[in-house]
Amino acid sequence: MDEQTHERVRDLVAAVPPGRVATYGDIAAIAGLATPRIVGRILREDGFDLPWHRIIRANGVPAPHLLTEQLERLRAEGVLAVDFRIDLKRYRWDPNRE
DNA sequence: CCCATGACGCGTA
DNA sequence: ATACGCGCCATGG
Repeated sequence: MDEQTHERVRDLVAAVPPGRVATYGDIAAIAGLATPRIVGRILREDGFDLPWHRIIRANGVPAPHLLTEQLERLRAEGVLAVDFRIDLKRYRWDPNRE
């Protein structure tokens, strides 16, 4: 991976404020990546010190293996899940609105 | 070089 | 809502 984009993604993830969420696609789009897969990959290998729990799938559901942990962390900061699903309409982070 | 494997996403059925 | 298929692309074998 390009060290540039790697940092870029890290910064973007870190920029998502508490109580808000973003999708892998959102981050990828802003970072100018061709595919959201890269975002997941970066978080996997280097996302332990980031608010990774604020990154979810486009359908509002967290990655399967993190489901419990992630929803718990989100709940702790006010993001509530209904039937394991986050309401993107309400919690999605809008960079231009904060 | 070819192939499989993902913290993904979208269109179809 | 569920299930596939396909595109995407970095990595590792």
